[in-house]
Amino acid sequence: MALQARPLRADAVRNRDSLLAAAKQVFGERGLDAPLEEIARRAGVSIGTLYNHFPTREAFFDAILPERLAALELIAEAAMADPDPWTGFTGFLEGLFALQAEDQSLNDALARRLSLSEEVRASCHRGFELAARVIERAKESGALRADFGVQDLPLLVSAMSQVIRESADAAPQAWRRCLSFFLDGLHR
Amino acid sequence: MALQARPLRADAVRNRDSLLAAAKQVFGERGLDAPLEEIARRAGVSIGTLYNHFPTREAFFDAILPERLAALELIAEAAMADPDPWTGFTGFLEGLFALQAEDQSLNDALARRLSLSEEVRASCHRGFELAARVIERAKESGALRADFGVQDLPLLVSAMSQVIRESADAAPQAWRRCLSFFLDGLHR
DNA sequence: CAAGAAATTGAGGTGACCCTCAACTTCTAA
DNA sequence: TTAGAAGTTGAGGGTCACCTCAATTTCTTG
Repeated sequence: MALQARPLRADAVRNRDSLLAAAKQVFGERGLDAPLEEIARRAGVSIGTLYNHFPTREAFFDAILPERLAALELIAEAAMADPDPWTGFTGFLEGLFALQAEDQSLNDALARRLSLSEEVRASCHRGFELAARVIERAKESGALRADFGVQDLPLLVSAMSQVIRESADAAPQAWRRCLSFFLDGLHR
Repeated sequence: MALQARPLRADAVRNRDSLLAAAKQVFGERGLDAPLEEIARRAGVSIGTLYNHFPTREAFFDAILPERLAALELIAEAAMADPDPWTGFTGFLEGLFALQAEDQSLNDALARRLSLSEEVRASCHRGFELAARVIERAKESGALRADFGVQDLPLLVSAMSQVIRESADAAPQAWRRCLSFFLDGLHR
């Protein structure tokens, strides 16, 4: 989009990179509501500099989340590559939730995508588009119940996001059990 | 327990009642993290008076939640009264989540019961004990898969709590669809 | 109707986080 | 090398919610 009229100064580039790295870490650990001051601290930069580079929390999201959300597309493609439509489908969900489990920022982003920027929403949407194909294929094969649709995915994501969040410390694998209940309910 | 040495003054009784009523309302609408100032405001009482009667947020919880959570026991008993163990079981879950859907304070309480007081935890526990019997009966009848247990209930509650919370405004019945997927996964 | 006990009040201190901006430092390009 | 543009800094002001306590009001009892 708006390409830099003047290139950034060398120290500014360094700071921007540190901020992005710190933001990925902090949001990944503590979710999208993590305090921005923690990011500045971890980047070794003052809070003023943080605001200079990223005037809003959403600016961070736009800079970080689309790239991360692209992983969704890889997972969906891998699912389509699976010769068995059903294991492709289950593999997709496992991949999706494993992603959410290992990065709180993705977990939050997918769960409350509605309240995020146009740009981030578009990234989620792209992933869900591909998911739609995985779902359609599984339905056509008869392995996935006919009344399940993409529109149900957000429901699943929302439900699982909470299980992942709550059990992250005590039982980081608990979401797998929960998912297996769901999958058994979806299988034909 | 500790019964009042001196009875409360008439105005104090009135204020205490207003506070409890306001707290039920406010927590019910906005969840257990609602600002206490809102409760004082709605009770028509100063913040100081609120703290005089309920020195901590937990004091409110102890005064409100056990009574509300007793509804769980009724629901479980109704489930046991159902001649069909499976519909008893599904009825129990529907009742439970309907309860969570109509009262955010219960939704929160059940989802994060671990971080609440001994007393509230005990109330949840009592409900879950009865649930265990509903679950056992359904398993023995062969209608509920054998590898499901009470220990899985918190998982379900946690998952559903989020769906309920998120869809409360936009699609207040969405949780029913989510539940039906689960139930199909649990049915034999 | 006192007088004293009980209860209420709300301004104000604390803390977490947000965000701004005037003064200062660092970089760059001539 | 140096002037001026670019970037950085962090104290400080704003918000919101928590919680306290000295001063004040209201109730109760003899």
